[in-house]
Amino acid sequence: MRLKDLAEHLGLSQTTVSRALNGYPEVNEATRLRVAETAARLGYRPNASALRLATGRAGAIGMVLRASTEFGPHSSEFLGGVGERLAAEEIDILVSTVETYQDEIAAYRRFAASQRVDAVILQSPKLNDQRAELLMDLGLPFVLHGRTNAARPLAWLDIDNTGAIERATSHLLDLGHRRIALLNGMKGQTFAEHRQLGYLAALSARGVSFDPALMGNSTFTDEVAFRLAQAMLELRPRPTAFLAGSMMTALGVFRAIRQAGLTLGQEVSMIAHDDVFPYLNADNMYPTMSTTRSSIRTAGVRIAELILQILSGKPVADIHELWPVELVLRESSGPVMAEK
Amino acid sequence: MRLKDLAEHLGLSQTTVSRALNGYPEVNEATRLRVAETAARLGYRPNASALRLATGRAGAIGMVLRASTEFGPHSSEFLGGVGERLAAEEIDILVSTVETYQDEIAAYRRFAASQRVDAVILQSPKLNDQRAELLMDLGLPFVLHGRTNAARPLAWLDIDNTGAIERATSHLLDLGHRRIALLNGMKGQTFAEHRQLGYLAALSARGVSFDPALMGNSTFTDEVAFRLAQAMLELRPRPTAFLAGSMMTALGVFRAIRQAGLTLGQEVSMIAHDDVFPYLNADNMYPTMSTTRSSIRTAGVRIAELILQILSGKPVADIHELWPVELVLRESSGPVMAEK
DNA sequence: GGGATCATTCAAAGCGATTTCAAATTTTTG
DNA sequence: CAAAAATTTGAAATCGCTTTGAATGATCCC
Repeated sequence: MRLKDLAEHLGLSQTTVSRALNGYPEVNEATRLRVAETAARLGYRPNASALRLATGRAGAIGMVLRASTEFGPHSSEFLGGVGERLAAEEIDILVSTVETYQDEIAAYRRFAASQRVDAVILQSPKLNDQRAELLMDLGLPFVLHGRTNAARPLAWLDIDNTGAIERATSHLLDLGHRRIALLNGMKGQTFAEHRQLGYLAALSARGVSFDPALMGNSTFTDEVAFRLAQAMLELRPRPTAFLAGSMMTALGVFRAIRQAGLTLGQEVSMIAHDDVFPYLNADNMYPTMSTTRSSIRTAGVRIAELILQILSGKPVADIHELWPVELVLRESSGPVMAEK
Repeated sequence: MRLKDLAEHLGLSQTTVSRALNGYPEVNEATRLRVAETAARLGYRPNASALRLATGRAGAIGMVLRASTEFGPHSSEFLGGVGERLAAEEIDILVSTVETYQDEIAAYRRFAASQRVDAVILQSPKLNDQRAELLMDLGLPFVLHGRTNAARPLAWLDIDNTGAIERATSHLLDLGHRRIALLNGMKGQTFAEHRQLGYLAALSARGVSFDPALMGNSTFTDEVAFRLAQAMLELRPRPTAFLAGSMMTALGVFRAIRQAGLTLGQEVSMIAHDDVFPYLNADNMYPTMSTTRSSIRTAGVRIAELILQILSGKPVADIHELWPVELVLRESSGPVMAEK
């Protein structure tokens, strides 16, 4: 069922039918109704490729995911948010999975040269991110999820990682904790650096000295967190509180605490960062988990919205959003206890 | 940089350039080289929309993901496998996220009518799956990840869920367990029904009667599994072994076992199904986890391959793959112990 | 009643690739 | 050496849509 067929069926020209369907004003209301009704009845939908060729818009946005590191609960949840918003506009999400950094760069070049996507979303930036520079060089519009240092203006949305960790750390200090472990992301990642800043700021505000042994940099998985926490709990004096980088990290730390014969929320406290996964609820845990909370799904929805704004002409220099992070106190964090 | 520009730059016609780049035989080897070199140097890539319109191929395959239920570690890992194979062919993955079942149906119709994709991958089938029927009606090629009852032939790849659970159950029975809990997926899902068949078959082969209180049907999340296992452990006599539907489920069960003051691998055994996530390794757990194992990522790679075969004309009736599942015994499963 | 205005409609020219069919050139053959 | 065959190139049609510019009737105004 092509436009031509539909037009013949209606005894109209392609022009009129196209206009009727796309809501142009210069078409008689009666014919518009007739066209719309017939199109719906016959299940007509414009051929995506033809439409894109004619309009010059790709009707898709791209996301490149590094299979080894970036796939996981965070990406899926974020993608869900992006999709939710874009589905309404009939814009597709093109997912390209790559193994290496080189592949990722190549993928962006492909996107740009073949005009396969109108824009991309860039995730997990480093402080100095080559990919962002490349995208600007290529003139491929993008929104950065996170922040990076760049000379040229770019559109970004980030959560206030520094502020979140600073508040969480300060709160633990208020409760009397002095040995507070930070399970952070990999060095070089902007968010990890920002969290470290918040952590250090809170410590130094109270004159508590920083102990490198209490900071871990790793991916956010149950397993790695378990090992790091296990090692830290063998230190003497051991940490009395943990700042877990993600809910997966929190699960690992939790196991290590149990393993060490300690009780979370009593002998050890923990505040975890919660990106809000539907299947991992801080309120349902036992004990319930204190968290710094910011929905990564909601961020996805908003970033999709920002992409749409860019595509309709809004200057990227005007697009910067720094989201505050909630601190939600529950049972896993409490006053420091004298060591057994 | 359009084909036209490239052709002018070379002093050749579009025809010749197009042929040279696409490897047609009727072009002089010297010119082909010159064209290839120049194209590479100038970074020319055909416009995706134009190419698709001209060839009639969409150059993309579609996946519709139900945000609420299907997003998560399983999908991401599977998607990684699919992408790995398809990237080599310059075929994109179009991800459409939907909320409801109705939306999902609508998404397939959109795919078909707008010719946005050449084929789709259908996941998480039910025993009688309307979506499969719809796709066959629409004539949209697809590979089913799993199985379903359908009158018409369709391409599928599935793992031997029945056999896997039957072997795991038999093994636990061999170890003397008689109260074996099964944490299964949602009723109606083919894989869950198949697992139940294997479970029941193993039980009845030993004359052990089935206790419905020992079977749970739920999504595979840490939290839900925790609650189900917690409730089951309060039964008297309590289960001495668990079959966990996924590694996330296993984590929840593990927490419940700890919580009940029991030790995994001693007072309680567990065998979990392991889809092989890079960040959740059965060997790294404590105790190490006995599993029925089958890589969902590898399945993704293979399904992508099958899609390519279908697109190059292989009849779907010839595409059926049933993959065996390994049983890997580790520390979490052992002989039944007398109850304390 | 006739020229100007307005509301509708349509034919045809893109969009950027592939592909058919024909033409030009070179090579082979008798 | 001329005719036939093979090799190499190009002009133009095509894919299915949007959009420009022109045309047709209907309506208005004096």
